[in-house]
Amino acid sequence: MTVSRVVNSNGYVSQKTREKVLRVVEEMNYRSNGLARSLKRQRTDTIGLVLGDISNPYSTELARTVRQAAAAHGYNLFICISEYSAEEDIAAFEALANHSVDGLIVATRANEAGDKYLRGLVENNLPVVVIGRDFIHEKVDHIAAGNQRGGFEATQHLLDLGHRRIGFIGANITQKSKLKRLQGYLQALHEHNVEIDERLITGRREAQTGAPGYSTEEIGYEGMKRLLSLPNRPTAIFARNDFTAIGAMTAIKEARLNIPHDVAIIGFDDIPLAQHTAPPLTTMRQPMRQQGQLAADWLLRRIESKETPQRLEQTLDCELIVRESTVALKH
Amino acid sequence: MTVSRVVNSNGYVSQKTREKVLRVVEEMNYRSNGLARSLKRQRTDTIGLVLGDISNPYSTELARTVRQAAAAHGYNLFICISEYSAEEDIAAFEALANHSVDGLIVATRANEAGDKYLRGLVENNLPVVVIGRDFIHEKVDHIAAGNQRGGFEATQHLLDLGHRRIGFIGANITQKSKLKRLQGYLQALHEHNVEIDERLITGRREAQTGAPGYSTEEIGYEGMKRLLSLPNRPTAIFARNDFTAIGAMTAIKEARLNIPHDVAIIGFDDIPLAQHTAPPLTTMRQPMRQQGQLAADWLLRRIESKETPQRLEQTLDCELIVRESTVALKH
DNA sequence: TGCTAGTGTGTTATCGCTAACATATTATCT
DNA sequence: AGATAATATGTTAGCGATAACACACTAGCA
Repeated sequence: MTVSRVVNSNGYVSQKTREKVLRVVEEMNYRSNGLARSLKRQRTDTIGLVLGDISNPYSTELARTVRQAAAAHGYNLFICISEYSAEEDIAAFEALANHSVDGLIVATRANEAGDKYLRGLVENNLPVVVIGRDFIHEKVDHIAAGNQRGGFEATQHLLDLGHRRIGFIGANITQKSKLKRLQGYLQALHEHNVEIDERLITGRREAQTGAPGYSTEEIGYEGMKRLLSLPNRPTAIFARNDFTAIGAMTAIKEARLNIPHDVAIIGFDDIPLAQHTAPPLTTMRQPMRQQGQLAADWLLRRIESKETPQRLEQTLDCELIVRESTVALKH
Repeated sequence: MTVSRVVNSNGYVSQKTREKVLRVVEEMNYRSNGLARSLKRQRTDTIGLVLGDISNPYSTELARTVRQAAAAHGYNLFICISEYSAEEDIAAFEALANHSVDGLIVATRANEAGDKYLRGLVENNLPVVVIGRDFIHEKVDHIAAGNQRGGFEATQHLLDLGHRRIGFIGANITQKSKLKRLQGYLQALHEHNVEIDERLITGRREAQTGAPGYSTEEIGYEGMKRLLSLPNRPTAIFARNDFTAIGAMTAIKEARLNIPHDVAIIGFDDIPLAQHTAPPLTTMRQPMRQQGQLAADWLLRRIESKETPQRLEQTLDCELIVRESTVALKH
């Protein structure tokens, strides 16, 4: 008990005893056992973050923000990766739950088995906040970027510039019900009475094993090649994210076409690189730091409040960043 | 005890009792307490990975590989970020140690306080493997990429192409004792009897708070601008990493100079994007997956072997990937 | 029938810590 | 001096799991 008092600096300990304890601690290279401590205290001062893919600057920025916010309140952050499969999702939840994290931020894609497991944790009173995952629960706060709205505005930007044949790269039309950015694209075309041409929508052929879970340069490159080989090629491209856009730009340049005059292109996310492409990439900026900050704040609120607080939900707007890869269509 | 037997599926339990237990488990939404379990069993089946910066594809690829290897052996992976400060380093070690991870992979930069803390953990018999961190300890395996050798070969590639005024972007000369890639550069110039011009070596002006810990596009861009304004500008650039190279390329293009004919450039790391720059970037490929795989294998060996095994150490070669951003100097 | 082996369940002690309480010692005040 | 408060240390119990052991009970067999 005295040792406990010394190492935790609480309660009364005489100077002499303290020194003696510290000396012996040093000699024995004693480390207190955190498991036992947490077991007794019923908290770990640790929160967990489950990410789908850390290759994505989106995740990266999120993680950094969450870590900072957590640290500022005295919490540690453990990050788990689940590469977008249900089992890995569950494995991550389970690992973090087994270590009794005080709360969980989930930023992976929804999937049935994962949702079910997560619901079990929530109902066991584990504080949870989700980011960009369709998971509705009375005890779970929800944060998302306005992806559909963003997709709409990105497409509208191209429409406003006079484009009518606008390609979408990064998803297959079969996934349309899921991908918000694609939905925004479809909606914008619809509102402008532009007929949807499914040949202009292209994405990954099939799930590549070992590939990152998000849309890559590779997909952009190949998708663009496909679109360029069309009899009536698009004059503008909306790429699902900036990586995809960058791959598409490579394909456009290889075809000796000019960006933006032959093909205009807009990306999504505004990764740091976007301003260093040639030409600099027009894109929709996603408020990554805001999402991370909000998630951390809300989670800590849940952890530290005595009774279960009211559910919070917010969708954060994306911002159009016009650079040089888009320009008005010449007639 | 019977419940324990049911949930862990070991020992004898009658069908009837098992069903009853499972039913009640379901009803109560019972979850076993992992802390208590780990406390009793004296292991957690979890390993920790401390990364300096997850924005870097280097870290990212490492993490993915380590996670896969760990999962294959039934271990979970917790990732902690320390943005290259000693306190954060220590906070990460402490958090993971407090959760009694079975082993630790450390891939952050060396710093005195961090090393000291880490040494304490090692001497408390926590299995540790370090990647690319100068930390020598009899009980700690060591993995690194041949950064100096890589820097040497990158520079040599430029020298072989006839370049003599070769700039280095990504470090200040004052840091020279630390940065292996810069050392390789200096060594190569020295061996080819090229006089070192310190004005050709440039990096970040001062520590930017909030910026990632590694060298960025920003630094490349600004560094290149500085080099281009020199009275006798370099004909080739060795950028400390691909991001820096990409930023430098932007600056070169802005100055309406041609890559590679006016200024050749080589990067380092071979991030996925390197083949999608304009022109595609010549670079040194770092064996990231190999490093992660090796680290995981060695750590698991340490965890699972009864007595302390022999120290292992390996430096993995980098590979020159010649693309289109370098070309022989015209006379 | 009695013995053994296998099956099913319960009890105890322990992992290492700390909240809560108990007690002893010293300092402070009237 | 004696009462009170502050300081210092020790004791007990319990966090929730499980290894180890103990003890029933059942089945199979000679």
